[in-house]
Amino acid sequence: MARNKYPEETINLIMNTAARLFMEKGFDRTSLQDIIDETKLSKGAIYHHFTSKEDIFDKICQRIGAENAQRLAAVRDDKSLNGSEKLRQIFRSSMLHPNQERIAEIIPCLLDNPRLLTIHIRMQFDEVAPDFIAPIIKEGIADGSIKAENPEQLAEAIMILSDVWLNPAVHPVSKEDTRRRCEVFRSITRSMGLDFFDDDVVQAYVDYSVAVSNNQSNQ
Amino acid sequence: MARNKYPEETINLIMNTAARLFMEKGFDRTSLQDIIDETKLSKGAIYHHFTSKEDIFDKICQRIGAENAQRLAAVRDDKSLNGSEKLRQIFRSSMLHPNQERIAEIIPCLLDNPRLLTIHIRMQFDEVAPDFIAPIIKEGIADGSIKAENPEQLAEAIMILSDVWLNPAVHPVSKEDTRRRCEVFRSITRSMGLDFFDDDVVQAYVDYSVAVSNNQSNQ
DNA sequence: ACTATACATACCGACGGTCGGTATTTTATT
DNA sequence: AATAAAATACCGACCGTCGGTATGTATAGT
Repeated sequence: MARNKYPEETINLIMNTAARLFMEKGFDRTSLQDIIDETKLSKGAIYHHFTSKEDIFDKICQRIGAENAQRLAAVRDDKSLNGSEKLRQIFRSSMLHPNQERIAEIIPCLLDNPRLLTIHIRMQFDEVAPDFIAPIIKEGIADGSIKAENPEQLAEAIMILSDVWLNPAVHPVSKEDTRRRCEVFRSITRSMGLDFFDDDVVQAYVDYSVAVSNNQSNQ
Repeated sequence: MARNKYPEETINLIMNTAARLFMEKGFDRTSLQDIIDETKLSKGAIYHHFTSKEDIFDKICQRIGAENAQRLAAVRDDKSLNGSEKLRQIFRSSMLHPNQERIAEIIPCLLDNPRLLTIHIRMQFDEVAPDFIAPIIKEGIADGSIKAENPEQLAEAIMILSDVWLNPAVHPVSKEDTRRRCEVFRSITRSMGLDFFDDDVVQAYVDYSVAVSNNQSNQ
């Protein structure tokens, strides 16, 4: 292959291929040679667009983070919903993607992917909780749909619980235990003045969990 | 040097040195050569006692896990305490070690140590919650000192919150925010029928957090 | 003396990363 | 519009380091 007129295609090819491999095999067990083989590019091409293997990983995470932020911002800035409704919408939309099944197929066990899990957790602390959840909780307090204190810390707690504990990609359990987890999560959030985790969302969580853990046990 | 009369000394030397390096620099950025240089041993010596670099890491984690399990089991099996008192004792003892300051000096930022963080989280799910916290909660329900449902799931939630969210080694924040986190954690646990997180424990947590984050900012 | 153990040393392939070179596109100049 | 110059896209040989192995050697226990 010779020089590409549209280098962004090459960059996307590298990022998409690497993202898939990092998910499938983990960062450490994915070699540059793997990426070279699958993209049919040369080492030089990759190092022309990226400074290191780590750099590829970082840029992939940035892209995912940006997509996520966009989705969350759309809800946060939706003026037709009050605070409580926004929270419900966020939790609903996190599982009711149009391509939910596809995602469930791809997602790896995060406890076997230390780097992915760590980035995921960091994102909750550094972006999701302070930039999206906390402002929404504050808005809910202001508009009367939420009764709570310490919105920043509450936002952190909710995101750690939902995205680490409840997350089926981290530590999947049986359908019944997933239900019990949801029940505990619901009473925690209710007792903190939040009432967004309704039956619909619970059911979506359970279905999603079953899909993910079915798929992971096939791998 | 030739054959050693007491090979366990060599094993301990390797494990202690590697543990320190893994803490300081992380697993990936610690090479076998680093361990060789610091122990003044040869590669053959290390591979005589361990099958791989990963094996060294695993055995270190096993050792830490065993120490932890021993500490937790001592409280769990203490017949002079009821369930609620046992929980309080566990949270108290996790910070009031005799060598608390030393530990605070050594502990790395776990978000920069993906492997350590992941092992840590896995341990909560696979051992701490089911083998220690859940049984204690059940005992507390039986002896009337705790009013709660779904003890297994509640145990998981508490450990994820305390050992990931509240853990200053994961994502340290200011003293005031640490207090607010503790306040939220306290109201969560209280609302779930648990009343172990008292002023003493909060103060210990705050002091511990300050010690850890002071030290991490010096690194 | 013999054997099993505790190391040391030499070596291997794979890895991430660098570098000089080449082909192609874009830009500046006329 | 033609062309020269510069910037970009990509190639592949090469390097040092890595984790891991095979083999050699000295000593402690029998």
